[in-house]
Amino acid sequence: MSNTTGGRRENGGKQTTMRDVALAAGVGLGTVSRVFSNVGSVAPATREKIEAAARELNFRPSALGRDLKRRTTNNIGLIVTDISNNFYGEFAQGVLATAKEQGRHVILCASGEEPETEREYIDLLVEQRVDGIIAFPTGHNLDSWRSARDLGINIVFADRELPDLDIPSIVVDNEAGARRLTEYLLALGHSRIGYLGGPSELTSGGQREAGYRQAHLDVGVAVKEDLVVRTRFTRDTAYASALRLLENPVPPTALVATNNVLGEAALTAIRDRGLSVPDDISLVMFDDVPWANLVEPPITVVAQPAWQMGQSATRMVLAADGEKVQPQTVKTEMVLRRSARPLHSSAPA
Amino acid sequence: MSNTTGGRRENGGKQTTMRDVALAAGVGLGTVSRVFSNVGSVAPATREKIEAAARELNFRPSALGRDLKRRTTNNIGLIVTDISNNFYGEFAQGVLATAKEQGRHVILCASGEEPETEREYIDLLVEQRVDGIIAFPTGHNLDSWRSARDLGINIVFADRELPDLDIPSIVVDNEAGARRLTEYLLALGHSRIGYLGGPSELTSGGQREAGYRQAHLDVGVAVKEDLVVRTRFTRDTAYASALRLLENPVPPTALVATNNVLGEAALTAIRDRGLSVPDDISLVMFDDVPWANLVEPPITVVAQPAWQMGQSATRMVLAADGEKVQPQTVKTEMVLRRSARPLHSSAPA
DNA sequence: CTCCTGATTGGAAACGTATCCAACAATTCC
DNA sequence: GGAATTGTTGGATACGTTTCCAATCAGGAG
Repeated sequence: MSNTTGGRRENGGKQTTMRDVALAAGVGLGTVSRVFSNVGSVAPATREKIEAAARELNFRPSALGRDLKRRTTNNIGLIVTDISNNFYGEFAQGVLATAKEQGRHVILCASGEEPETEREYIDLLVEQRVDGIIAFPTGHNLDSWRSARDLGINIVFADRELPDLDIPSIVVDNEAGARRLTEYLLALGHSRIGYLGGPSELTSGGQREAGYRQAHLDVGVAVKEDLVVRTRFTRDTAYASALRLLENPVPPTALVATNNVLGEAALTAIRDRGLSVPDDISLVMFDDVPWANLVEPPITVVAQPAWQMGQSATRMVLAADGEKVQPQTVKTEMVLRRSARPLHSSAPA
Repeated sequence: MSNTTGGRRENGGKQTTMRDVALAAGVGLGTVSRVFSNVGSVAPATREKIEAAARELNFRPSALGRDLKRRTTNNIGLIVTDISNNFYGEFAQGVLATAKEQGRHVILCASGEEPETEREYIDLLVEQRVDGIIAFPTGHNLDSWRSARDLGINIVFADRELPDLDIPSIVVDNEAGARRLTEYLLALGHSRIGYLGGPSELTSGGQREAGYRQAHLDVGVAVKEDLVVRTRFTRDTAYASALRLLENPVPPTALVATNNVLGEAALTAIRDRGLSVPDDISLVMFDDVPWANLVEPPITVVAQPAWQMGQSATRMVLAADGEKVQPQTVKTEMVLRRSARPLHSSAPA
């Protein structure tokens, strides 16, 4: 290939503006604007003249000028933890598709679950005057969120809720999801069920743990507190926590992981300890990521409708001003596969 | 939780501007600007007065006004195929991290490999006056690309090159990667090696196929043309193509898939046909996605350094104006695992 | 013929910022 | 003491657009 010269153009020249087009077409500036903003009325002949001149000059309207004048940007910010995680990827696909329908652009930010990074991103998005922000909040930076909201930016939280902030969120029914997974394991006869969950500051973490506990309560089985482990969502710490869980003097016979990062860590730890699923230990988790159905055995999961959540979040954040936006809770779906089996039985579940 | 009221604020009021701050601090507009753009000199006492006033008024500088005046946006566009695909996710993480270092924002677009969608996104990014665009091009819309480039937008292509466009790209050594995978299978004694690849219009597709063929040539084994299948990167068509390959009258004993979508399709098709890897058929592929190491057996792959490619692409697109940007080719790394075994042998490789 | 209505048009005034220029003050240098 | 330098400041102008207002024009009603 011959593209060795770089493809870079000197950007010194002025860009073509509506004024240039107006001059070339022999009309007034206002008329050109009316053509491109598709508002008001323009005589067909005039419109054609203008469009011809614009084509000739390779004119492209500038969103900068437009947005400055209109005081709205058509951009929304999306703050996820890690876009390489399939759950956030699916969610983002939902956001992108919905935003595109409405001619909106998406500014992507990855917080890495770091409050400081999140704060920087919030500031940047505020400066960019985005119309709205969709975020998986870290749970910190309450002041920044409040300030952004008070500046008139529509905000929607996903997956987690923040107290005292009066910002709507879209979450799944965490309690029910975790409860069903746990009930399922209990029904299979397990009574030492490990719980590998996220930080309890996050409402999703608290709710899932509550579901896990409620399931125990319902059938009168005591939760073994030393089998309840909360950890950050990074691969290394999650793996270490999973190992710790498995190294318990009396190890669990089943394990609930509350998202795909923790599930992957658990599976890896189980294998590294030379154990096998489901013969030595049953494993269930949140998030129906692709690998859940590719590994052997395929993992029983509670699926969150990530794409649809992205779609809903986008609709919420773009709701007409003045419209009340209600927080939303979506249902999870349990997908039974083969990663759990009855305790004290040699036949697979 | 009590956030049932919506968190929406009427946006009717004027926003606070530098003029307001200037008035409140009893200084001139220019001085306020100097404080926030951090250019020129401002007396410490004055600066403090201004910062106090700004804090008091909750002033946030507007990127719109700044960008309009400066004629640059600090935004770059990223056009991928599907952000829920781990390869693009990793790449995007690299882009985000690098962009953030330089205070840049990333506008994310997913083309779905559709030329029409790609064109719309290019237009939108041009209107947004992004400083640069990083794209996995579909191979179409040459005019749009040319036009964007001529408007002064820095463009970098990833994964694929486009002829006659003088736009730099960052690619992996596709030919070598595919050659090594194929050589490996040939060395294990396979001679009927299926090839499941992308459309040949894409240079990456052509180069990988060339590597596959070269490997055969090197050892004097003829390519079985009816085992060479090119397909689009959608799950359904890829799966159908994989099935077709397996249903060959004389089926292949090994398979090369040229990316993770095709690899997943191949693996699923193999299993659905009741075959097992590697006993019935060996499978190797491009892309070291997480599941490649979680399935049984773990898949031998050629890994593309997605994150680093994102980083490099971002550096290229943000290179100082006037600087020549050289196209870049990065090396792949072959990761041997257990998804291939010698033909005519009962011991695993 | 005049008045009125509606469609079409041109141009001025913002939107919020950066930057140039002139003005001024406080030093410093001879 | 005067001139030159340096640091600091205010204000006008421009960036590319939208939008308001007034003006023009064609044509129908009276």
